[in-house]
Amino acid sequence: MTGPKPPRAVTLADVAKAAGVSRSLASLALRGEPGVLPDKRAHIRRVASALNYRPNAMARNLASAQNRTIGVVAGSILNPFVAYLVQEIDREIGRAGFDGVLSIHGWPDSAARHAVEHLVAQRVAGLILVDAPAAPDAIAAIAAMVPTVYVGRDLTGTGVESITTDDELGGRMVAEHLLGLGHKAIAHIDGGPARAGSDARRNGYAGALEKRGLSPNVVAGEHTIDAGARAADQVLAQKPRPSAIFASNDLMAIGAINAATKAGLRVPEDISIAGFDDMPLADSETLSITTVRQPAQKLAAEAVAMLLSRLSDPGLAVRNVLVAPTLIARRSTATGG
Amino acid sequence: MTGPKPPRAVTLADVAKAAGVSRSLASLALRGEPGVLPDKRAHIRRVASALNYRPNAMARNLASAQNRTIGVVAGSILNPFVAYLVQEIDREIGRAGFDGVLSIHGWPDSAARHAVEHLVAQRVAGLILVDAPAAPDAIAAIAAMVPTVYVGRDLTGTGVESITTDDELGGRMVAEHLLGLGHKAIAHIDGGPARAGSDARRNGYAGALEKRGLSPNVVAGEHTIDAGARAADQVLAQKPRPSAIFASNDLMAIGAINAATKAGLRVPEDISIAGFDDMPLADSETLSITTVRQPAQKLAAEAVAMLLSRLSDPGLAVRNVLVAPTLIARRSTATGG
DNA sequence: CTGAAAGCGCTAACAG
DNA sequence: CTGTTAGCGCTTTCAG
Repeated sequence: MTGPKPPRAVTLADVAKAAGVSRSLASLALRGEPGVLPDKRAHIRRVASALNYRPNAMARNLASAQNRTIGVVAGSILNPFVAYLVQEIDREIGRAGFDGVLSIHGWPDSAARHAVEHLVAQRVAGLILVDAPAAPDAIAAIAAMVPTVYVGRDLTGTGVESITTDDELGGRMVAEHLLGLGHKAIAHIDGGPARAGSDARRNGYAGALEKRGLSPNVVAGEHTIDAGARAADQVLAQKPRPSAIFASNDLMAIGAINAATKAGLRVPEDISIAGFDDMPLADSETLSITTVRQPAQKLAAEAVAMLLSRLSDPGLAVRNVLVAPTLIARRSTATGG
Repeated sequence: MTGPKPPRAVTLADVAKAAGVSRSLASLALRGEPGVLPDKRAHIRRVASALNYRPNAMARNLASAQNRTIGVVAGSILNPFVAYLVQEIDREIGRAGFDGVLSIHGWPDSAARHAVEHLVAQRVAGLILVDAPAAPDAIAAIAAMVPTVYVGRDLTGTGVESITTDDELGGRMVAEHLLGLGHKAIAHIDGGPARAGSDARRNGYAGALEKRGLSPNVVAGEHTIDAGARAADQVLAQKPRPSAIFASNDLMAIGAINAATKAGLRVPEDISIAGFDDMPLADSETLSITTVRQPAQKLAAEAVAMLLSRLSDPGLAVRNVLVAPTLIARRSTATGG
């Protein structure tokens, strides 16, 4: 009965007893709060680590009604750009003295909801949503529960704070780049409804074409390599065949390049292909995709800063930030038309 | 003083009061425990959702001394193979009825430790380490705190459970593939010390060469594109120049392809290049990397199964699983030598 | 089947 | 500067 039968975890009380002090003193000492004699503190610390004491964050957060954890929710990290963005956000959170936890879900709306519920139940201090639930009102519902910043789409008008690249401008830049190279028949393969910035990119493209009196040529797709390839197949089957394709993101552009190559076409000699994101890998020699660079580090830093400022001042006005992208011309596009 | 000044979160007590029942009953009802009259339960549920009640997971876990969360710790998700693996692990965790939280760290050993400490403080039920802290004793220290499964290296002998692809076999397969194509001068660019399976891959390669009386040619590197390119530059500068390069992973292979292309060589006509992992993208037309496929889904499923079985039976013997890889021949390698 | 009482591990006022 | 007293929100015996 006295033997260490149930190897119960060592608690603050154990440390206090072993150190011969009260629990509150031990608490203060271990947290580094002022008002504890240096040697006592050292002693308590020593005892704690000797006992292999691990503070229980749940108890701590419960008692203090505080939580230095920020949740990051992403639909998928299979897109290298998203992975990069998420990683930068996480790093930024750490830099601010918070702990970041990432939660992935596979997009079934229920899964996204579940991920968020879990984080809310955990009472995270805030949430950063990346490329997440499509419906604006679902997002608004989340934001009503916990301070939230959405990254990757402009949520102006929904009352939810957001930061994103100026996708419309980016779309226009690609279209103008292609037009400048002499292309007239420029197709766009779309990223799908309500998915990160797709609509805006398409609009930018369409606007630029219309301004030159050309009519947009949009084929539906999704933000994956396979979908990009399928959509490109459709474009390549058009007669006359467009001389350029603007894909809604780099993954789709890779799919389009694959499709074109399989069809016996050379890129960019026979057809120019451009993407969006400037994901890691986009610059590799064999891919060398012309694309629009989203400033991931800046997006990450700003997103975290926005969330933190909201945490310290909940009354702050909702901001919807747009950051400017940059066109990166590489070897997947060339003169043509 | 009576106004809803501090918008305190609604608690179980609030729900119980509003529903006119005791807290314990409300608790049982909301959790779906048996022994509550169906209509009462329905009523309580209705009240709860009307009040927008969100259970506090911390209080819950604290009181019940249980936690259905499993932590996944990875060094980086910039490697698409790791991202894929992590995502599969997460999905598998969800499938088992647990919640997965992912924690990334940038490898500074301190960061890895911090990530783990956070999860331990959170009292997660278990940990899955992917491509994480290098030192086996650091891993053992973690495993001593919480049930742990390591994915990506064979930890036999350390007392820590692990599952990984048979990297040595994989290395041998690549070497033999290249030898079979007629190559004699085959260089290996290494993944760096103690990084996921690098040593084993190198050993497999070296063994295969030595068996044919050829001497290994290893250049140091790291598991990134840039490091792969730099290491490849060194290989390309050798006289005579090797006719094939086996890179420790696909990212390095891309770097090597970039380097070769920049040096004016054609792949595979002038030089064959193979990788390891079969990451997403490795099969795209323009890359088409010959590689060794790690069965990510299988690794993920097994890793989670191992952890769960350990959770339900802590006394289980430690297992160190090796799964067989598959050589995937693509167009980055060809006859030569 | 239901409600009252005790406590999870910790922090946060308080008096000494 | 130190120890004592209350809870944080929830689950869990344990009588009714």
